[in-house]
Amino acid sequence: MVRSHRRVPGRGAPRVPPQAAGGRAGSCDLVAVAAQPPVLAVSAATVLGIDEAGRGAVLGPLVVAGILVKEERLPELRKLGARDSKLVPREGRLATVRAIARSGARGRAVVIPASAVDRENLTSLELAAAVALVLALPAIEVVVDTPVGPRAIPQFASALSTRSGLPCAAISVLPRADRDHPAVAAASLLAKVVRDGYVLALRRQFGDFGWGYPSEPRVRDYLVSWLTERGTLPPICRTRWKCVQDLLSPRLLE
DNA sequence: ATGACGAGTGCTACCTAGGA
DNA sequence: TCCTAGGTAGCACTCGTCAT
Repeated sequence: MVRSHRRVPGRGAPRVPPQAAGGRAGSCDLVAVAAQPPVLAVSAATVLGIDEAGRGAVLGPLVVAGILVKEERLPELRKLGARDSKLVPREGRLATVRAIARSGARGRAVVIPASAVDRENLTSLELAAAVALVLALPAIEVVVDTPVGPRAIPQFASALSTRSGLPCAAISVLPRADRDHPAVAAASLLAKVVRDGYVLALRRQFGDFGWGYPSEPRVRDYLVSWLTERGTLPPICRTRWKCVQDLLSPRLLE
């Protein structure tokens, strides 16, 4: 099967400082992180796995990552530790990602700041990021861990196909793909590692807010403290979210 | 017939506890 | 020590119901 793939000029742009993830006015919505040089041609049966990290977080960026690998090397990915990222301890993820990179896989991540999440819905942002990854890492087959409910999967796949130029038949949007597909599992790990790196950088700038998830007591304490001291929300916060709106209720601050 | 709204469903994440 | 399950948090989408 012969397919044409466009390459996006300017991909591989310099990494934007982490503070951009906070979303100051005028900052770009999608920040491409050049983890690997662009791939110029599809030379073999290749698979691009795509997954995201930070969807449920209230502080910090959403990261969507892609891992491009030759189909024949998928079993090797599994051996290197590409599996359900939730089962990989945080401290072991970086080593696993490095091992995957050494195996010849190529990776790239799109970092979406909190301000963009405030302006647009998560699904449209993830779609845009997936399109960017498909264009940057051309592959014969693309497997995406579904960011939408099962009834919306055909619509998501169709939109990805239309906007990327890749045939629908080459795109699989699958539930639990991060668990079942090695390339998606690797992408999931990369997304988490990149997000962790951004969070650590943001902590140096904005103070220790944990990992940014509402279920963390540290996150709520951080938000209450910031709000009490400054009367505003930190720029790395997704202000639309309910837990944040709840905090803005005067009663809860007493 | 049409539009608004809420419930149900399904996806993500992390943390914690318990068992192998 | 590692893995798994459960709990809690988020959002988006679809569909049924009800009012206009």
